[in-house]
Parts: sequence; C-alpha cells; structure tokens
Amino acid sequence: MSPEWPAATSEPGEHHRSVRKRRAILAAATSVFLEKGYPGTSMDEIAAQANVSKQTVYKHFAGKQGLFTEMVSATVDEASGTVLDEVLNLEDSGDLEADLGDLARRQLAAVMQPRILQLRRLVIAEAGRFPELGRAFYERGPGRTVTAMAAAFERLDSRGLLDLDDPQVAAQHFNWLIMSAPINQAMLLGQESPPDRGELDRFAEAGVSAFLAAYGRH
Amino acid sequence: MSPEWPAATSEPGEHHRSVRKRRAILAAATSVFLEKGYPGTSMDEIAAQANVSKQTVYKHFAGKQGLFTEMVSATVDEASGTVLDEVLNLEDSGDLEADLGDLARRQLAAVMQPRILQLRRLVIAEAGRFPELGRAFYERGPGRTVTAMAAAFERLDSRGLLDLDDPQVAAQHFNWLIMSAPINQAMLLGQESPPDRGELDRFAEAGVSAFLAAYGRH
DNA sequence: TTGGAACTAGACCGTATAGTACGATCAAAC
DNA sequence: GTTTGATCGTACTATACGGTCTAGTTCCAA
Repeated sequence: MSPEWPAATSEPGEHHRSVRKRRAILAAATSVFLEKGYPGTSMDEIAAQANVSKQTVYKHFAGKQGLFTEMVSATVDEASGTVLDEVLNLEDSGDLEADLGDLARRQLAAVMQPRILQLRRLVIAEAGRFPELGRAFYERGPGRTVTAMAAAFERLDSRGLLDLDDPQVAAQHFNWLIMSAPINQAMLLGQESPPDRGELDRFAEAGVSAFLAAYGRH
Repeated sequence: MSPEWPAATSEPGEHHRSVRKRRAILAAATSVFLEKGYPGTSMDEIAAQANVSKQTVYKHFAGKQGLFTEMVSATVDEASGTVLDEVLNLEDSGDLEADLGDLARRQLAAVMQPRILQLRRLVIAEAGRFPELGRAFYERGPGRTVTAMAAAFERLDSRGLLDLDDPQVAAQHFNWLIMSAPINQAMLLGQESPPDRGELDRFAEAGVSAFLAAYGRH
C-alpha cells in the first residue's frame, strides 16, 4: 500500500528523505552530464556525487535515459522564464530602438551562459537518439520566446512602429540576427574564447540595427 | 627504408592496394561515424564495413580520434566548394535580387543535406573534446563562404547596389538570415520532418527580402 | 620466382559500464 | 519500541570497446 505519504501540510513533502535524495540525484546528474556529456557520464559517478547508493538512483529514475531527459527539462525550464517577461513589456515601448537593444542584450546574456550552451550541445548531440529531447528544449526555450515576440511585433505593427508582413517571420529574423553568430561560434569553437560582455553587446547592436533597417518604419 | 613508393606516374599511386584500403577505411568510417556518432562507433565495426582487418586500420590511422578528425576534414572539404563559385560571380550581378535568391537557395540546399547536418551535429557534440575539430569545420566551411561573400558585398556597395557599413557583418547577417531557422530546427528536432524543397525556398526568399530591406539601396 | 611489405583473422588484455541482487542498516510513523 | 519502507554498500552479471600481438597469407615489383 502507499506508505502513508505526508499529506499536503505546509510545503508538500518538502523535507522528506525521499524528496531530498531525489533532488540531490537530479543536481548531481545535471552537473556531471553537463561536464562530461551523456556517454561520458556513468551512473556510479552520479550516485557518488549525490552521496547516494546506486540502488536509490534506480529507485527514483528510470535508468540513464530517464534521468537525462528529466535533467534537460528541468534545466531549460529554470533558465527560460528570464527573458519572457521583457518580451511582454515590449509592445508598449516608447523608445523602440532602446528597448529592442535591451531585449537583445538580455537574450544574448541568457543564451550564452556556459551552462545553457553546454546543454544545447548535449541536446544536439543526442537529438538523433532521443528526438523528444530536442522538441522539449525548443518548445520550452526558444519556441516560447519567438511566439511571444511575434505577438509583440504584431502589436507594434498596428501601432505604426514596425512594418512587417508576417510577425512570426520577423520574430525569427530578430532572434537569429541577434544570436546566430555568437551561438554558432560557441557551438563550433567549444569552450575556448567565450565572448565577453562588450563583444556580445556589439552583436546585439548590429542585429538590432539591421532588424530596424529591415522592419522599422522609415 | 621507404618501400619504393610508386612514383608520380599517371595518377600517383591511384590503384595501389594501400591507397585503396585507406580509402575504403575512410569511407567506412564516414558512414559509421555519421550514423552512430563518435562514441557509438567501434573500430571493429569500421574495420568490418571496410572489409579490412583491424590491424590495417591502425596501420593507416592514428587511432579512433585521428580517424575521426580526418573524416571530418575530408567531408567538409568535399561539400564546401559547391557554394563558393557562385559567391564569386555575385559581384558582377545584373539582377541582384534574383542572384541573391539563387545563392540563398543553393546555400540552403548544400547545408541542409542530411549528411552535412549530421556532420555538424557530430562536430558540435565533440567540439568540447577536440576543439581543433570545430575550428576546422568552421574555417573550411562557413568561414570561407562568409569571407568571400563579404568581398563580393563590398564590391556591390561600391557599385551602388548595396548600402552597408561593414561588409563582414552584412555577410554574416545574410548567412544567418537564410540558414539559421532551418539549421537550428534541424539540429534540435533531429531527423524527423526534414524540410522539403518548397519550405527551404520560402526560408530563402524571406531571408533575401529582409536582407535587401536592410542593406539594399532604396 | 622471390623477397619483403601489406594484409588477415582472431585471440587477448585491461578496463569500463548499465543494471541487478541481497542482506544489513537507517529513519520515521504509530 | 516496533514496524515498515527507504537506503546503503558491495558484489555480481553481462557486455562492450580500444588497442596490441601473433602467426600465417596475399600482393606486387624487381
């Protein structure tokens, strides 16, 4: 029978041993997977880093694959919310160029975190084996942002501040004008020479300026 | 001493056993690596698929890593030349919009080959372990194209057909406006739903039109 | 024809890994 | 304190892989 699970008193099950262990395992898995990649990570190492026996790992998660997908979802969710708020404020902008610049810089900063870059690398590497992984990453991350941005752009178009045919396409173009060069550079060139703040700002400014030349009212 | 290697008569050593074997190994390695990824590929399988003994593999290549890097360089080289020619013709264009559209479509077709997509996935996955791999991929592939394109854009600017500050940046923007959306979609979504011809053409057209709105003479 | 390099087949070594089994131990609810 | 499930530690299974070694065989040029 169910082990008289602690009812919804205060925080539900917040401090129970099982819950703590589960969290520790997920944290350890995140750290090890991100550092060593999926094939380079062993379950023994995860268990060790979580101060947990291997049995416990297998009691909480459905093997290596299951643990991996759970860690990807969790990490993307954790990092995705940041940018979204600012997109929502965009449609009431009084100074479009400045606000687009802000958004661009914040987006770049979020996406170029070493942790997120590494996650992207992992997902791309394993997307062949676990297609649902890539879908989860996209939908919980960039997908949400682009959709929200398209809505904002549509509103800005009817306010007469932008001039566009298809807001979805414009949002994609904005996104990639800002992020493509640095992301692809980072993807291919690995960890060496991570761009610094100033360099990222230049990417952001060049992207915004091209975007406004293409889609701004003249 | 050197085994009296066949001199530079006709095709140099074209049909000698050693050369044939080496080619067979590289071909097998390419096919297996692309299909199963670096860690998923075993030297035994490569040897088997090449109809060659494992010893021979180790006589021709410096282990798994060496074989891998050689296969990446070879594949990128083989696929990179295609686009470059057309870039060079661009600067004399009489109908810029049409020629940019042609170039965009051809570029997309080249980059979106399943073989090349898979190679990109592999390189990204292993860029952490073998940084020189990513550099080779970039320099022999996209790097060359962007550089050539920047030169062409500069000429088009002085002919009064484009209006740009930094040809390098403009070339990057062209590149990414065309390719980012489909490439990143493919990277994250794995093999499922490869975009068809018509879809790619739409990406190309939207990119060219945004590029000309941003950088064309009005 | 013959000499020597290239090649073959497969055993072999050392190591590593995912996942399971099992008895002992712990921690919390009653 | 007793009970009950969670956890521990560790040994174990089964498999796989990179790389080396050996002994015999094939190919090619002279």
